[in-house]
Order: sequence, then structure tokens, then C-alpha cells
Amino acid sequence: MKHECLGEVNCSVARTWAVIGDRWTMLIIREAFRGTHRFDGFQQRLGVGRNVLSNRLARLTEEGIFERNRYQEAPDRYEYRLTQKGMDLYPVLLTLMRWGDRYKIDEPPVRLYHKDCGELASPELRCSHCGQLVDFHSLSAEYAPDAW
Amino acid sequence: MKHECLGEVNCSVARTWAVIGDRWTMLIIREAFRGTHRFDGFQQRLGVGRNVLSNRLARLTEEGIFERNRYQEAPDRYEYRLTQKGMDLYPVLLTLMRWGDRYKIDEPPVRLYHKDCGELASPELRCSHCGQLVDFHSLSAEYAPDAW
DNA sequence: CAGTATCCTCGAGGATACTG
DNA sequence: CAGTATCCTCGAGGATACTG
Repeated sequence: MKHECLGEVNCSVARTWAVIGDRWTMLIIREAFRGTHRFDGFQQRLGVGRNVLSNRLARLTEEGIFERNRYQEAPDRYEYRLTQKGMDLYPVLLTLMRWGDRYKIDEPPVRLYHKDCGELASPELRCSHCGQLVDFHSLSAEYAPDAW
Repeated sequence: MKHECLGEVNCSVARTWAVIGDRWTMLIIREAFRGTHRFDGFQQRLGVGRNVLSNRLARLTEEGIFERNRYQEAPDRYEYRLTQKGMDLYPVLLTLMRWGDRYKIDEPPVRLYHKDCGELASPELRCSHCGQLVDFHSLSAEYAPDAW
């Protein structure tokens, strides 16, 4: 199965994976959340090849995750900003980070504070209906007949 | 930068990505959450190459995400079960799914019900301290000086 | 700066046959 | 079943030079 074919399969995880499931894409997005918006910024901070980066930025722009904005004229210069669709990947980033914090690192290099309450935040998944914490065991999954 | 080198960088996201950030690993894990535990089950459901699958199952077992259990003797047969460390990837899976549900598919092929309240669950991220919904804008990030 | 163009390497992954 | 062994292909990604 080709990587792009994942995008056609009837599974939300696989389709998302077809977009971000390669070596660099998610790290480029993470870098954008961190405040990097320009080509050379991404390139230097990540150490990713210029051709790869060029390709990813184009794909992510086409996908609607980045918006390419001109921030200067003559010569024209562009930067990449996350769209709402891109921002909505934040929960993915956050859960990746929390797992890494827990299992792959001693001292988490990033701390998140919740602006509203001012406290160190460790976001957690709760049921939208009753507000209880949810994990794998507390949910039951129902698969459509044609689910991949 | 080699893919494995991501695992040594001072960033929880990158280190997690070094574990699951390839074409198949996350989908194998998703399949395990779905209830597949045996080699041929993974192979047939995913259509992944047998050599690739063999390699990933070994790596994930070594990483402590899967546990390899003998479920039959003479001949010995083994199956792969998620450990707690593996189960703790559930939030990643869930957030990937929810993004796909929203942006990449019409009718979500999987529905999750919260066992406790019985309702259709759409898990969401809330601050562990005050319980409010959090997104990118409501959090402020503090980076360690040596953060990647 | 923000890319494009080129060339190159290597390894991921597919396909298939075989084994206890 | 649960793999291992082999062979092969192709494309992802690295490196570097160049451009407006």
C-alpha cells in the first residue's frame, strides 16, 4: 500500500496519518506552534533538507494547514501561518508531548501554563458529555460495517 | 539528521516521534487497540509487508509498548498485547482520530461511547487544574534554555 | 532571505517463497 | 499460524550550489 493510499481508506486515523505521518511534517507543525514562520527559520531549527522543507510547506499549504502570507514586497517574502485547521492539530501535538514527557525524557523541556487559572497545566482528556476523565477502558467503540 | 537521532534531541515530541513517526507503527498500534493481537491478523488487516511487520513488532516490544505473550505451546504461538505504556498512547490515537473525523471524512466510521454515562463521547482536552477547555491560545509555553 | 535545481545514497517497504 | 529469508524498487531525504 502506497502512503498516499492511506488517505483513501475509511479510517480517520489513517487519513490523518496520510497527512502528517512522515518523518518531518509533524515536527514542522510543532515548530510553527513554537513561533517559527519562515523558511530559513524552519530549516535552521530543524536541520531538515531545503528540498524536503520546500515540499512539505507546499503540501501543508495545499492541504490547508498552513497559509502562505506575503509579509514584505520587493522582493516578495512569504511566511507560513497555521490556519484553524492547522491549529486544530494542537491536541495531537499536546498528547504526543505528554507521552514523551512521561516516558522518553527526564525533565520536560517545555512547561505549559493555563492562562486563565495561572497554573501549570497538564491537559487531559475528558468526556464532553459528563466531564469525567476518559481512557481506553472507559470507552466502547462501535465500528461501521465498512470501517477499515 | 537520521530518524533515530530524533530520539536523542531534547524535545518530548521529537522523541515520541522517533518511536511512532513512521508509516506503519501508529497504525499497528491502532490495530492493537481495535483488538488485533496476532501476526497474521495485523498483516491481513493492514496489508503491511511481513518483514516490516516483524521488524515493527520487535521494536515495539523492545520499546515496552507491546508485550509478547505465549498463548499456546507446541508449537509455541505468541501474541502482542499493549502494555500500560502502550495504552498511554491512546490519547494520541484519539486526537488523531478526532482531527480526521473533522477534516478528512464525511461519516466517522468509529463511534465512541463513554461507558459511565452511556453517551456518545467526544473527548476533549481540559486543564487538569481548573477543568476548563484548553486550546493553543489558552496556554503559554515556557521553554527550557536547552530545549530543542 | 526564500526558495529551486541537481545529484546521490540508503533504507523503508513490497513481493514472494519457505519453515517449524 | 508466526514468523524468517531474499530480492528488488522507488522515493524520501541529505548535501550542495545557485538565484532573484
